[in-house]
Amino acid sequence: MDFPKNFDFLTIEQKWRDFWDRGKLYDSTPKPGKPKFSVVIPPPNVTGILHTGHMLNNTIQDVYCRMKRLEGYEVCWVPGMDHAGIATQVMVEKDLARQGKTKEQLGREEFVKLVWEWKEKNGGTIQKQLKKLGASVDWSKERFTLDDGLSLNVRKVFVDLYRKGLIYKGHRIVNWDPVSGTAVSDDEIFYEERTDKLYFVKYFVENSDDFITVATTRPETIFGDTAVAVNPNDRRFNQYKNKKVKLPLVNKFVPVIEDTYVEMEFGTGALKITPGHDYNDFEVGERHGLEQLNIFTKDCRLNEHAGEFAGLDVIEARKRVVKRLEAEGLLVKTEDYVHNVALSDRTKAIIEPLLSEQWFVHMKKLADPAIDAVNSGKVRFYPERYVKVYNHWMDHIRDWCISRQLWWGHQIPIWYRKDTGEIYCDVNPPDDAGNWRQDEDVLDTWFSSWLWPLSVFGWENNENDSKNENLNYYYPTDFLSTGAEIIFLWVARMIMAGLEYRKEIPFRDVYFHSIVRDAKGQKMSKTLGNYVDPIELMDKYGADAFRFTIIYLAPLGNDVLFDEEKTILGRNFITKIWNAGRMLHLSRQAAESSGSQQKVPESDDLVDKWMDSRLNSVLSEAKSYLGQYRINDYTKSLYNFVWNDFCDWYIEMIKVRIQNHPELAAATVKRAIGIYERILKVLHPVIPFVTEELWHLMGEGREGMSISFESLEDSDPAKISANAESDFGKIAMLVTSLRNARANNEVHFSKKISANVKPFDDAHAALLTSMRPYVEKICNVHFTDEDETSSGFSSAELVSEGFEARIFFEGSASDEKQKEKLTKELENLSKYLDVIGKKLSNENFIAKASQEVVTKEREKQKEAQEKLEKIRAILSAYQS
RNA sequence: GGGCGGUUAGCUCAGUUGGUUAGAGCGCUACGUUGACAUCGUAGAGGCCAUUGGUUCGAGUCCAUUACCGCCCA
Repeated sequence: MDFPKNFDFLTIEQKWRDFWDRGKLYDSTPKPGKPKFSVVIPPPNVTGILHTGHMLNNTIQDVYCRMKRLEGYEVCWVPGMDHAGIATQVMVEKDLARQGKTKEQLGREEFVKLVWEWKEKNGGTIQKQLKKLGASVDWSKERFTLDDGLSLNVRKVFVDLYRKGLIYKGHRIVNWDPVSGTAVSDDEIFYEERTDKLYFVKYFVENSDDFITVATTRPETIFGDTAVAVNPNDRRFNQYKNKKVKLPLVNKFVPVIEDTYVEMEFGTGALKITPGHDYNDFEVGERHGLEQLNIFTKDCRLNEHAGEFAGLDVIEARKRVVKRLEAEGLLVKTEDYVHNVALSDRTKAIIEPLLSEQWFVHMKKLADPAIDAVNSGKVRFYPERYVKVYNHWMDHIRDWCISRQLWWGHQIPIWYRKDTGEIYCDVNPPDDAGNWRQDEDVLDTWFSSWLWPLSVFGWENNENDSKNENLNYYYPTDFLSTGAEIIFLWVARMIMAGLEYRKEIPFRDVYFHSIVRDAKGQKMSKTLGNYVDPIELMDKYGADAFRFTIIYLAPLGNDVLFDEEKTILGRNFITKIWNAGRMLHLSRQAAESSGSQQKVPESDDLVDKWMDSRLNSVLSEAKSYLGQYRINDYTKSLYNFVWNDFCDWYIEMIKVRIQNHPELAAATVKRAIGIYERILKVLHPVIPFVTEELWHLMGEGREGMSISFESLEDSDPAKISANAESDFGKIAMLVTSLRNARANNEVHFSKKISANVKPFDDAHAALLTSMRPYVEKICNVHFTDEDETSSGFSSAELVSEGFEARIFFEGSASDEKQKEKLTKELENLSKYLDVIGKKLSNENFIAKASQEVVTKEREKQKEAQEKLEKIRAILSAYQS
């Protein structure tokens, strides 16, 4: 088989992408008796394209799915998208606007049809991107939150909760976007720091010339004031408590109330309370039974309550009101005031807290079991600290506003009888539909997303469920990976829905992935221009390189600072693996043609024992990291192992063996390929394409097969040997010291020189004997017992762990350099010995530290002492 | 304002229950094609572990404090 010199990732990745896709390799069916691993994708927004953060999230899921497949699980990863109410609607509205049309001109039905058309045309981007990434999802199970079955579920759940009394219609303050004319959720707004004015306004006390000065940023909402509030502990206002004050510009008296919500330090300590237009004021109003006045129209102009100011927008109204206050001598002063202003994500309009009629889900009852599920450990969060965040929110949970003033989405299954106003709630319209009018609002997109893990498996919330093989086999799912910013919006609610409707958690482990930022730590965004397009990156560096890099950079609980350049790390690593494979392949061809023996015998060679030990350590390490969701450590441990242990040392050493013992070549290469293939398997979850290709190149008869379904043998703890690793470490150190001595004396590697290596003791002598051919070759030295300075060579001396050595070479020795190095080492050692000495002479240490630690210190002392003496001897020889 | 994180080499980060002379990658310096690999190899330089105090035989690691930087909630 031909093994190309370079890894042509564009061609080869596409080859396997097609192979996986056409063969439907990752489609899953229930296999009772076989352990399963199921995952649902956090459905991305249908309008969207996947950015780097999504790619990280999907790679994480893919890593776990592929690993579980290698471990023999029936893996099912369900993809899909959500309809993203406002985002999608806004897209289509913008299209319409370009044609000078509005959705009102089209009418609801036509408009929704248009959105569907738009979805069909543009919704394929996500699929393409996931395929590009190599996501091993089960495409046969792909779902969309507006699919029939899923939509029916949404209505069923609404009806069910309504009948249980958990859904109600109520007045609440919502975030009103005056431009799009809809309420938006908290996650659809952002805050911007602005400098505004704080106005100090006189509120005269009833029947008195006294007044209370109230500080406010919103004088134009005076018309909606229904109280003035002070802190009950604020003695400054004692004489006004239980009195009434007159609203400026309005011929109306409101009570002075006491509420601990008021901060005594803010402004004057007295606040105007506008329950209709401020979230906190609304709550104060509820506590004190205050009237809720709405003083704005839907496009945020003052209404009839504002008298002569009616019809003005917020900005204009504020100007005029302030002017009038001034004119009437009611304005005491103004101050600059820096505060956060809420803006709409979509329209950038200032959000107006507006009293409006909305549908709500009563959350308390649903939340309690969900709190328990997380705190009892049935659902586990990674990183664990999110349990606190979750609890804090759940303990203060607010009712969920589920209605949205949109046309795109699940229309609320409520009908009002036209003549009587009677309310009808069911999954289908009433029989005499003509007499009824359906509620115009649609449900919050999350109201379908929270059913996602149930719905995608065909859950119907009826007797069919017990016969539903998919549901019974795959639910609950095993793993969810998502962004922490939707822990409340989505994760918590899925837990609630799962427990309410299935009496079972929806997933066991929840991983909150890193936020991907740019190299400066800023969030990536198109407007900032620091946005990295993952597709471009994959075209430039390869999907594997991108996947590897982003996982390598994503530590549990921390952000990822990413930029394009970093992808080089992954690309280089893949090149390294490729070349290692190529080396093994070429060596095997050479060995086979020489006809050496094929059997792989047990080996006593330290190189093999060490490699076995390292391989098995790293396999168990890598898996253990995955188990702890330390995904970056999983890749890091493999990166280091492949690069440093396997390539730098192991391959270099087997080259020596092959050269010295051609009769062992085939067996040696075969053993190495065995190790290499295990490496391919353990890396396959993170770099699926190149490992698939290499696996096919390394073995005959694999056409039509996939590494994905191979089995990854567990690490064998019996193969892990601390002795082998420590012995090998000493040899490696000797090698490094010899090379260092060469470098210090400018003896080029190509120049073969002599070295006299003296072990400290018999044990090291035996070690050296067994490893001698390797050391000689990879240091390009030959061992000698002669003192070759007598034949005119220069020499340099060195001490490493367990060995001292002298090299002989032509040219002049850099005595100064060598002395400097040795002196520095001597200093370090004596400092080190000081520390140990102090410890060991400390009675408290001997008495209180564990026996093990003390023994270890003594050993360290002995070794360091020995080394120190050798160095001292060499240095004193220099002096003489 | 409340809560949660973070601060370790020039940069990005590891450092598991306190027992190392504090590690890695990138970057940097010098040398280098030895038949897998210059997308590379070899060797090397580089850190008062943010501050102050405490607990301990022993602190990067535990506790407290201050400073700065993030995030979430209000």
